[in-house]
Amino acid sequence: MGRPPRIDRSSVLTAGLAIADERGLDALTLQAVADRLGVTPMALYRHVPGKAALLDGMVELLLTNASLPPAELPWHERLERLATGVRATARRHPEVFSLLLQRPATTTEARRLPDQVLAALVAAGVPPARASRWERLLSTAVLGFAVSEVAGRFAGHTSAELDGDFEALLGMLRTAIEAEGASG
Amino acid sequence: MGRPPRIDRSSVLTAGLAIADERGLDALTLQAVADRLGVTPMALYRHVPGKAALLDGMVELLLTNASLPPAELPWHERLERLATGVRATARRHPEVFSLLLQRPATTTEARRLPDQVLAALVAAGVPPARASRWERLLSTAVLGFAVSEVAGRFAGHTSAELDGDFEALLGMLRTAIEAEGASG
DNA sequence: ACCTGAACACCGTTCAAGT
DNA sequence: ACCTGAACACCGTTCAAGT
Repeated sequence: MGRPPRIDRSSVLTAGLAIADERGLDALTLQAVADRLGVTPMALYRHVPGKAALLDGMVELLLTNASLPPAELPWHERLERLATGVRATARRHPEVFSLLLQRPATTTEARRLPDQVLAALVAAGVPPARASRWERLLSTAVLGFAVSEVAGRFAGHTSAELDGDFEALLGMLRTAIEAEGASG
Repeated sequence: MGRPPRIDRSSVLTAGLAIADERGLDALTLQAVADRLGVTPMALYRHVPGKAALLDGMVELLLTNASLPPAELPWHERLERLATGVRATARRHPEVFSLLLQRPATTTEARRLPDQVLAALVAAGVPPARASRWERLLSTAVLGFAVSEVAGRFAGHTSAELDGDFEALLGMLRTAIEAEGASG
């Protein structure tokens, strides 16, 4: 009552994510974000440079929210957990997740995930010179699957089928990494 | 001069694709499409139900433009050509291509591509009951890679590196299919 | 049948003004 | 420092009217 609410970058991103989750990407307008925060759209510009930056920030929020598996686990189990975590994130935030393939992870915060994958690959015996390539292929396959699944490209298939797909995907990746590790 | 130009669905989709290629997805407005056709924006509604349908149509145009490899070739070469063709399409139409992962191929025209993949998998000895799964995994990996590449997720890597990535990806897929074919 | 004019509700963004 | 009011240029979409 009366007092203008205090907002910051984090609350803007969180509000945007909530709106996209609840009402879809089309409903994500600066007006809607402002409404949720009890503020006018113009107030957002002090905390986020514009709508494109809002989307970028939301994607990064998705990445940095992921939990990392304990380093004591064997490499293949670490990769499995990372992949399963990515898939779970996609299901929680389907609308925003589909933007993820289109924006490189640049900030140091967002680099934690690929760095974890890299470490697991080296632990698997993949030659360091090749680890970066396999990180790209692995994350692309997992992200591509997760995006396809939540964006409806696999519409008409049961979730049991898709679980089987995901398992087969992980199996293929593990086999390929083991072969690469043995050859190094 | 004077005579109102005749337009149809096909010319609307083509104009939209050209604008997206030349000036990006943000510049793809109904006004811009109408301008290119020498018509007012309202005229487009007779040929396309709205902007969302325009985007859908453009994505489908991408799919149906792909050329199919001759059936005489060995299955692995057919898959290789299909994958390379997809990658080339992505490079020709990067902006629209990134929408592809988000819309299932439903029309019979657009189903030709997955059907070709399916046929090649069966030729490779993959049990028909499993062919559909491998078609999904294969197309997801290839599409995911192509989208990542043209959308800038691999920014900072040389095209030689990415060519190597793509080769490694195809190698991994072929190995996995051969294993699946031998077990069937 | 096909295109246009006029109008509507809504966008993102700016900038000077308020507190 | 942070938010608002007012204004701008532009969206997509509708519907009755023209030819």
